[in-house]
Formats: sequence, C-alpha cells, structure tokens
Amino acid sequence: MTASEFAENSEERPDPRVERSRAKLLSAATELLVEAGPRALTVDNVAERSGVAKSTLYRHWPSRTALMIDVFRANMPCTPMIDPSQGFEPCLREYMRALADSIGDPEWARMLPALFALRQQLPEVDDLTEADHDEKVAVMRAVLDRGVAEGLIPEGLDPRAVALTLVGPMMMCAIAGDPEATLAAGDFALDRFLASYRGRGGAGDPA
Amino acid sequence: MTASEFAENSEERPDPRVERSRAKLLSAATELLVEAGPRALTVDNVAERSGVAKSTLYRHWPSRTALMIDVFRANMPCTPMIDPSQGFEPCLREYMRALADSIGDPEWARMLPALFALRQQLPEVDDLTEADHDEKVAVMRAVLDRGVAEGLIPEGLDPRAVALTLVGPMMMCAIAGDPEATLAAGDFALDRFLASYRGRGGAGDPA
DNA sequence: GAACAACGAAACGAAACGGTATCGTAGCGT
DNA sequence: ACGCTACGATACCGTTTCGTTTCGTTGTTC
Repeated sequence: MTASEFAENSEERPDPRVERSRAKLLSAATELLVEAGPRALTVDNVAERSGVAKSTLYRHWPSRTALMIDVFRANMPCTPMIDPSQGFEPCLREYMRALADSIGDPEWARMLPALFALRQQLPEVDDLTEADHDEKVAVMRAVLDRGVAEGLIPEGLDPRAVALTLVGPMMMCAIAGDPEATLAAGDFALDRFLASYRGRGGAGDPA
Repeated sequence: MTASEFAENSEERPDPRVERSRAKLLSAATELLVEAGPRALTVDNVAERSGVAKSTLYRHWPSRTALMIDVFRANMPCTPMIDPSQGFEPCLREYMRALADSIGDPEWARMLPALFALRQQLPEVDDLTEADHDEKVAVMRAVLDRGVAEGLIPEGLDPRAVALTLVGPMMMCAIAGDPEATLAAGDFALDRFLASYRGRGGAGDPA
C-alpha cells in the first residue's frame, strides 16, 4: 500500500517457481521424447525424471497431450529470416545453410518423425507444422522474387515446389536418421537447382 | 489314398485356416495403423476388428510389436525395377513415376510417418527401411551408369546424393500429408536435375 | 467318420497409464 | 514476520493394455 503501488508497477512479479518447474518438466519431457519416442512420454516418467511432482505437472498442463504439444512447440526451430539485400544466390545459400542447421540439429531430428506421425492425430500439431511450412514458403517466395528481379530464374516459379525440392532432401536426411548429411544433401540439391537455370542465361521456361 | 498321393505331393497341404486368419489380422492391423496410428494398433482392437480371437493372434505372432513389424513389411512397396535398355532419360523418368506411385499411395503415405518414428526404437523396422533404401540406391546407380555411358551426366556422381535429391521431395510430400502432389514434386525435381546437366552438353563438373 | 489342429469365447492377472484428491511443507513477495 | 501460493509426496480410482490360460467348437485332412 505504499505510494509506488499507484504506478504501473501494479503487475505483481510472477512466482519464479512456476517458470522453473515448467522448464524442468519441458526439459525432461523433451529428453524422453528424443530418447525413446512419444510412447515413453508418460506423466509418471516425466515427473520422475524431472524431479517435479505429478500434481505440479497437472497444474501446468491439462493433459499429457497438451504437454507433448508444448514440447514440440518449444523445440521447433523458428524459420530463419533472410536479408534479401545481399543478392539472390548468396541469400538462397545462406537460407539453405540456416535451414540445414535447424533441421539437422540432432535433437530436433530425433523428434521430427514423431512430429509428422502425431500430425495426423493431433490438430494442434498439424497447425504447428503448417505454420512452419507457410513461413518457409513465404521466405522462399521473397528469395525467388529477388532472383527474378536479377534475371537469374524465370518468372512464375511456384515457391512451394521449389521449397519442396530444396528442403525435401534435407528433411529426408534428418528423418532417415542421418542428420550429419543434411547440409551436404541441401548443398547438392541447391547446386543442381541453380545450375539448371544457368544453362541458357536464366530466362528458360518456368517448368 | 489314391494313386496320385504317391507323387511329389507328400508335403501335407497347410491348413487354409492359418493363412486366412493371418490375412484377416494383418488387414485389420493395417487399417488401424492407417486410420489412427500405432497407438490404436492394440491386440484387442485388432482382434475385435478382424473378427479373430485374441488367442489366435498370439498363435501367429509372439507379441503386438512383432505383428506391427509384419504390418509394415506386408505393406511396404517393393522397389520398382527398371529396364535400362530404353535409355537414360526415359528410364529415369519411368523410375521416378513408379516411385511416386508407390510412395504416394494414400495408405502407405499414412503409415510412413509411423514407420520412420518406430525406426528409432525397433531395430527390425530399421532393417526394413535400410534394405529398401539400399535397393533404391542400387537402381539409381544403374540408371546413372547408363547416363554416364550416354554422356548425359558427368562421372563420379554419388547415387545416394542423387537419390536423396530426387526422392526426398516426393517422400516429403507423402510424409507431410499431401500424397497427391507426390508425382508433381518428383517431376519438378527431376526436371531441374536433368536441366542442370543439359546446359553445357552434360560434361560439367561432378558437383 | 475319426483324429487332429486351428479356432472362438471368455475369464483372468499384472502392470501401466491418465487423471484426481488430499494435506503438509517450503519458498516467495510484501 | 506473515500470508499466500506453488510445490512435493502419496494414495487412490477407473481404464486400458499386454499376455496367458482354459475349454468347448469348428473345420480340415486323411
């Protein structure tokens, strides 16, 4: 009831214990998901490994499923943003490199198959992946626009198709359990893609 | 006890009931896996849907896991074989088309994520996918050899890398829940790949 | 038709699971 | 120092799950 209460400090600082136990639970749940798959992600396992009581878990999430979804959300790499001012090819190469880094991260690569598997059952997970996909396509569209402006690639290229051919090989690598090869796979695909438009000066037909 | 019994028919014909119940169980298990994922593939569910008793299931498979592995094995499309005599490009195009057909099959596409997810936990599933991968790479190697012989692509191309860039987009399509686009994705990737070597007469550097 | 093997139905057990409730404790902000 | 609140421990409930067992029945082969 001091004078300072009147100021905009009326928001009470949140109890640090809340964030701490939440972090512990999320971390333990991530470990379990990475090490042994979604089936091992049980409330009892998470509680035991995290050292946090099961009752506390249910104070933070309404269900085991909600926790699992948050595990994906917390670990999903955010789509790297790109500065288009450095030109088409450097920009695309940097984008691919950043994507390989995030997709090929060993932890993330281990939970990637589970993500796609649960996408079919949990609409929230589906939303997560779809939003991520849209972001990737949006960045790709911007990069391609730059390429068209520079006359290096033809007009009318579908950003979704390009993203598929460039990201697909990397994703395939990560999912197939060979995350170390992600960067190389992306490089090869990118080289082929770029070379395919260098043949006749870039203004080929947009097939 | 007729005379025909004396011939090479001395091996007793197996009871047709065995194969019948096995087929029923496998079919029901496949449906459950496709519709609701591996978590729905329980012994009770399979027994109920197939109309076969649970005890019979355990006469055919030692565990639920063994059944699930056989479900994958029974549904996994066999790698299409290719006749290399028709020339490099037609041959590669036909191969890609056949791959798109098998990978993009709706049923198979629905169980594909589960396959990759369980690969990490079940070594038998890992063996399945690895054998399939090796087959694909072997066919690709044969096709590429033909391409080198025709002077259309440079020597020294890694069949694994090529397979990754060509199959990756299709696989990504199927896993991401868009199996209808599999063919188009493969076509686009293939067009880019081929065009990338047409620029300077095919004898470019093997990057 | 007789012997035999596969099957169906059902009960059972043990363990794991998701989720709830209780209550004493300990840490936080004031 | 005090009150509030998150927390820990634990017990508990109902359900699901895997896997086993038993026994009567059906179908197949000879």
